[in-house]
Amino acid sequence: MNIGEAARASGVSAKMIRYYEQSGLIPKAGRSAAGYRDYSTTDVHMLRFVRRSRDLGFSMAEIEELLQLWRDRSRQSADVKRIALARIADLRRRIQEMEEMAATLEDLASCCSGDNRPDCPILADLEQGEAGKPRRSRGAIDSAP
Amino acid sequence: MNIGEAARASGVSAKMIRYYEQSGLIPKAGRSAAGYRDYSTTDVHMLRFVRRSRDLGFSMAEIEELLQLWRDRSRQSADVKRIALARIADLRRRIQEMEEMAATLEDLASCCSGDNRPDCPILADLEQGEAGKPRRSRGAIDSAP
DNA sequence: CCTTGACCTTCCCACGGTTGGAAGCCCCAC
DNA sequence: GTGGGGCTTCCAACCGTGGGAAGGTCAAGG
Repeated sequence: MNIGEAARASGVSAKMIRYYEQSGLIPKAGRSAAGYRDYSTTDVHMLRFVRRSRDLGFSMAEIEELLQLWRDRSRQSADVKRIALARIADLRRRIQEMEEMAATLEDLASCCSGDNRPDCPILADLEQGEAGKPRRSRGAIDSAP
Repeated sequence: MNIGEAARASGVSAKMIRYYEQSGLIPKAGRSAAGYRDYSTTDVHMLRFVRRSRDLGFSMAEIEELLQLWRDRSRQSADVKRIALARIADLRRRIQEMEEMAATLEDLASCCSGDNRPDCPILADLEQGEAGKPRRSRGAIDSAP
């Protein structure tokens, strides 16, 4: 099966399949005589595993670990659970931070008359704001292309 | 004041100040005879504004808009409120997605015995998982360096 | 047989935002 | 005058994804 077909079957774009291979996340695919990558249904299975993992927010490093465990028949479920729990804790922490941001912004917005006057408590806060804790990029999901 | 001093006073690293200047977010700083960038207390104020905005999760594009409004004495508070509300909606959406991820993972983890047996419902789900909605990177805040 | 169009290959570039390093000049205290 | 820290610029990296160029290949239809 060609890369395009594997992409459609797995839900991982051809671009990303090549990237995952190139970065060592997945093994190098076999090649046809013409140099085309060739995929089996097992490979598609693996790609779906990767996609589902990304959908759940695992990082590439975590997925690498999960893939190893997936292939290892003697794995221990505790190992997998550990990764999942770490991911949950991470999610909870990020959610907490974003909740705080949203709450602060809501406070500010509720104090803002939102009319055509130049006074604006939001700008006033941004100007003053002690800030100092979270810092860093917003990132995250970016769900709408 | 030198860039280092301005960085300490504003909480924005010297690296980032140069980057913000280079990318046009903030105006080019004046230079001393030796070519050093020179900052006034007003500049520090502006840098703090930028930092506080980033702490609240605004993107550079949004901060650019907010800075313009900040400088514009005839601005209308409605414009600022609009940006803040959009940001809040965005946060709520991301939080929602992350909540769903966490809930799914918690379901899986609670089904997982977490012992030294090889059976693992988490891997089983990743293998099968229909997936298909959110996709995309985890990103987000990244608060602990 | 040859053309056409869909596919594949590799390679480079872009985005967000931030950090790191190297090479070279400058300034201040000792 | 000298050492160590500041400053300057430039270049590269992180993660994950998409876009596109330039060229090779496959299958169908004329």
